[in-house]
Amino acid sequence: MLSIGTLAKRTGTKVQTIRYYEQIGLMPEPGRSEGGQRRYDDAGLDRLAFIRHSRQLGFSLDAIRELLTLSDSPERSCAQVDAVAQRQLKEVEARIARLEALRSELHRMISECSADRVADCRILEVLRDHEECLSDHEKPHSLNTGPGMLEKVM
Amino acid sequence: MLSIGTLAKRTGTKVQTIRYYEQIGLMPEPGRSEGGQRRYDDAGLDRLAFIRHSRQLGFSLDAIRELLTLSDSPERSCAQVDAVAQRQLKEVEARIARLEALRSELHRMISECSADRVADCRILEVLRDHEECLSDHEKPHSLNTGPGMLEKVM
DNA sequence: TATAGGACCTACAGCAGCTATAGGTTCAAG
DNA sequence: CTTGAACCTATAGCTGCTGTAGGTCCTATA
Repeated sequence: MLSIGTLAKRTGTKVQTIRYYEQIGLMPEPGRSEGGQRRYDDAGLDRLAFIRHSRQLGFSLDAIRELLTLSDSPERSCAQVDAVAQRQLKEVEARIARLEALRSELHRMISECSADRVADCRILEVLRDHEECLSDHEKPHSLNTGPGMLEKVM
Repeated sequence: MLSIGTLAKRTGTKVQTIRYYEQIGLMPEPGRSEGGQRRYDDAGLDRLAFIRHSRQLGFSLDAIRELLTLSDSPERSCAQVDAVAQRQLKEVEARIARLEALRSELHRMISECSADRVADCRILEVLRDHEECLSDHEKPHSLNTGPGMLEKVM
């Protein structure tokens, strides 16, 4: 039986994080010692390792919840598992594309600036005036589509 | 003079977001109408446009605060502006690198799975067992370096 | 067996960067 | 003058943790 601290060390997780996972129902409530301290078995260790590894691959806690539920019915088709992973891949790819657009915009902005004084700084000019941008990130004047028009970028 | 709603529309910002920026001191307190409603002038519009555009390029609110302060002294050297932008570029590049590692890991995982049943699903196996990973994302068993071992990935 | 001091407990506040709600007031078009 | 959209403040919520305070337990050593 493992204490929470040992479990934390073994999985590279903070103790509070484990308690947090329990709180939100991602980790089941473990047994307790006489004095009321948490005691984990191998199942707990495996589950936490699964969660942490999934997090490292960028899955959200909700996606992980889904994966954990799916993996509890071994006879089911794994098509849904596939779908979750595909969705994650798509999200990662979308994010990469967005960041690459940012990168080139930033790069261009920086390379254009050869001023000494803030007054002539191209970087600030570009930031002030959207029209100087080449990329297609939303122009303020266009009516924006849907909620959260400034979608997560970093 | 613009109402907050008009300003919001013109810059593609939510009304609450503008009030939030005011609350954290990023936007100055504007004048008010007789009845106490916010009224903005062109300076406010410009400032908000600057903030929003910088956000679209991924700058943090703190970085934006810095840029705004710098742009207030036009005679200064723009080296610091350059530094802020460079830092941002570096961050974007680091993020891209990290996401590309994730992408290939996810891709490999997905392509390896040809199972029907959850019981044999490679995706779940990989998630369960870190050793199956090729990439260098932190192994749980290695003592991790510094705080926040699971650094922002998405 | 006593004790010291680490590891554990709960509960709650805080981070970024917003977004949403409730319950009330003001503005402007008709 | 009325009506209803837009505004106001205040507060809570989102994700995924992290940190703190103030207290209890466990275990190695003397």
